[in-house]
Amino acid sequence: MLVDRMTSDFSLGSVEVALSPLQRFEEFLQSRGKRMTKPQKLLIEHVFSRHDHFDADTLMEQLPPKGAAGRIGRATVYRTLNKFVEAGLLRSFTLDGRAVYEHDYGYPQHDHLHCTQCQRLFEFQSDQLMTLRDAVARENRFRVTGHRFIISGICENCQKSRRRTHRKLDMI
Amino acid sequence: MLVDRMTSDFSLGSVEVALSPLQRFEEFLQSRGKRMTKPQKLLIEHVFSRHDHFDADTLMEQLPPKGAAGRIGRATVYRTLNKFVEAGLLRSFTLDGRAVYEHDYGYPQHDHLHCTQCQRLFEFQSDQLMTLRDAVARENRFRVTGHRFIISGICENCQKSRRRTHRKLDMI
DNA sequence: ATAGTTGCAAAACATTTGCAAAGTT
DNA sequence: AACTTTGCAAATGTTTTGCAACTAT
Repeated sequence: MLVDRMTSDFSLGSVEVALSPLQRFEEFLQSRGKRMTKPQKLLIEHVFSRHDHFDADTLMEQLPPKGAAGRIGRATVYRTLNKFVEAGLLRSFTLDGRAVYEHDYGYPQHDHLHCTQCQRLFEFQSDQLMTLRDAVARENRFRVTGHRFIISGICENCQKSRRRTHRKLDMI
Repeated sequence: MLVDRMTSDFSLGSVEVALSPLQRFEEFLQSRGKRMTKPQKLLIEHVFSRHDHFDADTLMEQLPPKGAAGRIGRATVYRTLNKFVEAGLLRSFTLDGRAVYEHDYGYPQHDHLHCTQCQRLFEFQSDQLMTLRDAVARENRFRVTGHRFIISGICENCQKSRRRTHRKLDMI
């Protein structure tokens, strides 16, 4: 699941980042008396080598296959992704019943447009949305911890190329 | 999962509705050569007797138990809820990995505040959000079919009563 | 009579967990 | 050595599906 964004390549420093994802994770682990391992290191490197959205299964497919050296088990992938979220490296949300992950650390806040035809995710940023969110929360005496906003529809490309395709109702 | 809303009781006519949910579903079925059955009728009546958010499991618990007359199997409940969504009677979204349903037919458009402590859902309506949504879509040459916007946080009540409780990171 | 619907049990998925073996500090 | 992490397989929780019996048209 590729991202389509004006500033497409991730680079440290796109927001105020002092440490690399790897360094930050090492700090996180140390602060909790946990250990850095090869699978975790490999996963951080893989995940931060390219800015895209992915799920556990897609990630697994990109890693060394069952026989190969450096093979990582499914359970480890899930456990590690959870740690990355805890550590603030990744953010996750649910799409069609499965968890989708994306960079959080060093990446600016944004929301998504989801094309229900090609399944691609497009990012956008809106200060107005944050203002609106906080206003709604205030009116309802809510202490906000986060939000998810996904606009679903058909992207420009799919409108052009497959105008006649019929879609089924999607869960929004 | 109860709703907290100023206008709490559902009544036909809260939006422009000519037919009752049952009638509308009958039309839907006829237009597709499908059949109305007792389980489906019972489910419509049950589901539209009270405006709240619910999931398949909660619904099952409220129906006649395993031995009783009028017992409805789990598969039928799932199949029927899917039909209701297709028919535009219900709307559904995912919360913590399971599908949550709410009235769509005859009920005004709205979004949600989700308390991650007590799990309650609160509704709010914002024209500004729709305007923003459509503007973002236009800018990205997207044809919008829907959206989901959930603000997560702690509701007023939980802020008062359980200020010391520690929560775990929630998936937003 | 024809074709759709039901209930049950089994299957399908995505994710988590128990546990012995292996790895880190 | 003490304790964490890993990989596998088994368990979990939710939703879907195959199929024979049943039901609406």
